[in-house]
Amino acid sequence: MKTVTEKGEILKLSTKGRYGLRALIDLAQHSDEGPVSIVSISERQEISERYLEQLVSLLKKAGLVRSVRGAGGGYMLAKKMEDISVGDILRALEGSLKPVECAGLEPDGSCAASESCVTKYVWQRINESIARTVDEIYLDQLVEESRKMNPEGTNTEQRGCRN
Amino acid sequence: MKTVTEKGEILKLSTKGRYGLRALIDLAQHSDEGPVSIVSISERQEISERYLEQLVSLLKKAGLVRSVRGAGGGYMLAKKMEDISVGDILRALEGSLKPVECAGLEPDGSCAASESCVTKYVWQRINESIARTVDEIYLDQLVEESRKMNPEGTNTEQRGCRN
DNA sequence: TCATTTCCTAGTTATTTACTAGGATTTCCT
DNA sequence: AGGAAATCCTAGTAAATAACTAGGAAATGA
Repeated sequence: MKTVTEKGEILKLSTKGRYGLRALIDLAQHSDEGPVSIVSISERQEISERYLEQLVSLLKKAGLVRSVRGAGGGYMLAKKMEDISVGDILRALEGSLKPVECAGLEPDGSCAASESCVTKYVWQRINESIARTVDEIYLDQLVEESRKMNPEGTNTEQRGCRN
Repeated sequence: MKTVTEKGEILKLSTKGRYGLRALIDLAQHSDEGPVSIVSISERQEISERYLEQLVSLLKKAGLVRSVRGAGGGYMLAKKMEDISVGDILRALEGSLKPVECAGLEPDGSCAASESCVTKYVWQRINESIARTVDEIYLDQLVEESRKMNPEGTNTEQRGCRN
């Protein structure tokens, strides 16, 4: 299942962020039925098992999910849905969300010209604006939204969606 | 002059956007002395001549600068500084600024699941927030800002800054 | 005519992305 | 005990992309 990443698009989220968010929403939606396995998410979302494994492991490392090993095991949310923001999720998956690093950090001597750096001003504002946006969307809102769109049973899910 | 792109940073602007914006600010600052040549920008900003050429050509294609060929030639702004937004500049250099494409477009049949696509909601909001931010910063503000920081003659410029 | 500039296209190298692969470990179930 | 079903962990790899480099044509002023 090779990904077709749109051409000419920069500043784009990688499949990690895109698949990972979808996976976590899926997990959240099925979290009342006990631990959710990679295989089941993989089937519903049509994302490679092995790759999903890695993404979920990032979410775990970030403390967003916890796992139960062994047969019948799987993953479950480590916090309440209303306490997990899209920012938490994307940062766990993508690293930082800053299009340009530097913007503020000098202690390590990263940018000597930082004093006279005009563009810094721009990168800072972009960073802040993205942060503000993703930090005010929470998982419970997305699950809610999703329930409204695909009311129980009408389970088309996001099959094959690359985003 | 190989670029050291910070690790672990995703959603990042490419050197096109970063160098290109710096170049255009430089150009704007020297635009009262007639056409500004690639060589001169290249020297001041320490960006490869050949590479800069390509970046500036993108800015030209987008109608932000115009050129004078031949000896003594160079580039000059095609519009007033207050009519060129950072959004115009970055879009000219980077293509679109949407971290995730799809978010809204179906006519061409891009995303079949779009109806039931929850994450679309997220990508849309991120896209909008970036757009709003970059479209409200204008070139004249940056030039002004830069004048304040590096008052005439104190020309440290952004030498060697990778952003 | 010659130096200086933009213009245009193609080639190249290094990095990064998006996976795939293999196998160890844990746990439940019979 | 033993096997199936899971997570866990590390490494490898092919394709795509980014970041340049290279070569030369065309225009223009001195």
